[in-house]
Amino acid sequence: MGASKTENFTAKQNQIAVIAKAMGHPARIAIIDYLLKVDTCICGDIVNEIKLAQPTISQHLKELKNAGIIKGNISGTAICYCIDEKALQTFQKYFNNLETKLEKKKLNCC
Amino acid sequence: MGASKTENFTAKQNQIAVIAKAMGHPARIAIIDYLLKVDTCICGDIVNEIKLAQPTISQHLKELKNAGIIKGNISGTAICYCIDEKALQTFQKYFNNLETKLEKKKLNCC
DNA sequence: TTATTATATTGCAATATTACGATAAATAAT
DNA sequence: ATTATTTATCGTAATATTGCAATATAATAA
Repeated sequence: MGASKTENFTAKQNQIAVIAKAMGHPARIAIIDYLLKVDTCICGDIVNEIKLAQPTISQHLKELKNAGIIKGNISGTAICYCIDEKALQTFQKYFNNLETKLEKKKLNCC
Repeated sequence: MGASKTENFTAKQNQIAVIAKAMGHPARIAIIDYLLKVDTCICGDIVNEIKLAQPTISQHLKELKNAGIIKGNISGTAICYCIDEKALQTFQKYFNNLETKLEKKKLNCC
């Protein structure tokens, strides 16, 4: 197969999985880290920062954008990318809830 | 290619990506959700809960285990799976740091 | 207009993932 | 010992991902 059976899961589960999947590659974590590190929004110096070819970086940026983790503004010939908080906040909400539940049932388990 | 160039990234970036990738499938989010919902540790009723074939579930469990998100104890013919907190805590630490940095630079951006 | 610069898209090869049927392995029950 | 139960593994098909060279696109600069 190769395709996930998304229809078997809740909208929330699919949503969280999409965000997590977008973060599931070290290049994309590196891009997020870099966008957080630099104060100004960044475009193509990501290519200099990360040792991957330009089309590969472009593809990773696209996936982060599709997942709602980053957004981009055209500014001249360059495109200024930056973190889009929405998806990350959705994820954080899920994750904090998860950790709260975990603490409540500590030691109930193997 | 199809293989990530992990050597280009830091150990931390690779570690976070591995955990995120393991969470990057709705079935695995559903498994995590289920393990959190039930009070006792769970084995094969995950197969009843999630509409995927047993080998598929087994494979997803293996990936969660490899990422350190769950652990399993043999108990008779069954295997009792439960959440393993370590990886999730590592991830949460990364994520909280990310959100802290984000708040500091609000409005600096596109 | 013709470069130049920055990014995206296309096309492709290598590899990984997802899913499942068939089967194996391991323990428990009869 | 035989049978049932539970989970893992193997093999395989369909699809997705990763990465890059080549090329296209779009905006600015000369």
